[in-house]
This record gives sequence, structure tokens and C-alpha cells, in this order.
Amino acid sequence: MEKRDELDRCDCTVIHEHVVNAVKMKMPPEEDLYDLAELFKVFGDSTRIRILWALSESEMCVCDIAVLLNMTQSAISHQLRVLKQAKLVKNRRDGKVVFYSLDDDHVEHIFEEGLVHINE
Amino acid sequence: MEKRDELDRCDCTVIHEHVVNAVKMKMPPEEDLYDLAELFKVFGDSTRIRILWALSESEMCVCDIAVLLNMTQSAISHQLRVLKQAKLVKNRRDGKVVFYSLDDDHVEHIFEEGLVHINE
DNA sequence: ATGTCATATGAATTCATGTTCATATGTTCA
DNA sequence: TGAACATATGAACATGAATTCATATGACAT
Repeated sequence: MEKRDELDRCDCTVIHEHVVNAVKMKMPPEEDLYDLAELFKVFGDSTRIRILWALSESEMCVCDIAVLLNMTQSAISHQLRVLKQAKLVKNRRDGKVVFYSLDDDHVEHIFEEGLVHINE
Repeated sequence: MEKRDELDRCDCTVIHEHVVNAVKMKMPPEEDLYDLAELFKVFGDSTRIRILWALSESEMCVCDIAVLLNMTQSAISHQLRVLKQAKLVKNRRDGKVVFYSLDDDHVEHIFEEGLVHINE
């Protein structure tokens, strides 16, 4: 007995059913692809990219990042929250100041892969 | 004579000026980081991720993709347009049918880097 | 305790974008 | 030429997200 609760949204005729079936078998679970998209979504904003790039050079506090990027402290703080939820940055507190740094070695790798594409 | 047309958006005091200056020197040009974000933005949608993943398995026509992902032909077509503009897919016409395929070897590399992060 | 500074956060606003709907383009076949 | 099919596209709509503004929290100094 198959799941039947999904609407049939497609207005097409299947043209190459064998291809569709073969690919369907090899597709990773929906959830994994969703998570992957969520991760790339975090990279898909120039403010966050700039923050990550800055942190790849040096640990920095919120205020420094705001000055560097010429943005408000609040905007930076909101974005750091997103980056932290994605486990891309971590922070430590030193008195009043909170220092952020990268929490993942892959960040630089991901940058590199992206740059390869950009530079054809 | 420096550029002066940028607003001073930051409401912060510079706390560690040496760090800010050092990082500023090493930052890539704004435009490059913007392009990088634009690229990742394309990956940051689960529909497009699923399309790319499917195409990494096999060349497919629009209609097949729509059936595979249970979405309308129109929605798929719009997204294929985005992917093509990003130079991630290419297409060839065979009669009425248009076949799409990956146009970049890095796509799979980028996926892999992402998955590494997802799986901690 | 109180004031100041660094940071965090919630609400509101504005802007970007994914999907749908209707329709146009382009190809094949009768 | 006209019907049928695959795909593309423009406009409208709805949702999500980035920034701003106001304010709260947390830490230090006096």
C-alpha cells in the first residue's frame, strides 16, 4: 500500500519513465537535500559571506565586524545568530566583549569550490 | 583623497583597530564576495538542489524532472532558467523535447563539501 | 546601586524570490 | 494549415528573510 497523500502536482506526461525511475531510486532522502539547501542558503548572502571571510582571517568581536563591514551592530548580531545556528561560527565571552570565530574547517573548502566556479 | 560617499552606518566604537585594519587588507574585493554569495544562493533552494542532484545522475527533460519532483512543469522551467543563468546546467533540443544536464564538474564537489558539514 | 559600554533580541518594515496561472513559442504530425 | 504536445515566459501572489529601530540583557567601573 503506497502513500497517497501527496497531490499530483505535475501537469506533464511522463516521457522517459525508465529514466525517472532510475533517478528516483538513486535520489537521497528528501530531508538530506533539504538540509543541504538550508546550509547553502546560509552562504547565499553577501553579508554572511563577508563575515565568514573576515573570521577566516581572524577572530573578531561583533563591533569590529560591524565597523569592518560598515553595518550596524544589530544587523551583524542578527547574522551571527544565523551563522551560529548553522554551526559555522562559535563565540567566547571576554568581559563585555564577545569574540566570534569559525567553527568549521570546511568553510574555507566551500569557499574554494565556489571560487573555482566563479573563475570559470 | 578617499571615497567619502559611503554612509557611516556603524553605531559602534572600534575596539580592536589593528585587527580591523589587518582583516580589511586581506579581504577580497566586494564584488567577488557578492558573486560568491550569488552562486550559493542558487544552491540555497531545495527544488534547485533536487534538480541538480537528479541531473548528476542523468540527463533529463523538463517534463521528467517535473514528474520526478512532483511539481508543475512551469515551476521546474523557471528554476532551470535560474540554473542556466548561473552556468550550472546546459540544454539541448531534440524535437519538442529539451534535455538538461549539468554544465559544471564542480557541482558534485560543492555537494560533497556541504554534506561533510551536514554529517558533522 | 548606577551609569556606561558591548551585545542580543523582538517587532515592524521593506525587499527578494518561489510558485501559480494564463498564455506564448516552437516542434511534430496528420 | 491546424491540432497536439513540450517548453518558456510574464504577471500576480504569497512567503521568507535582511535590515532597522527600540529596547533588553549582561558585564564592568566608580
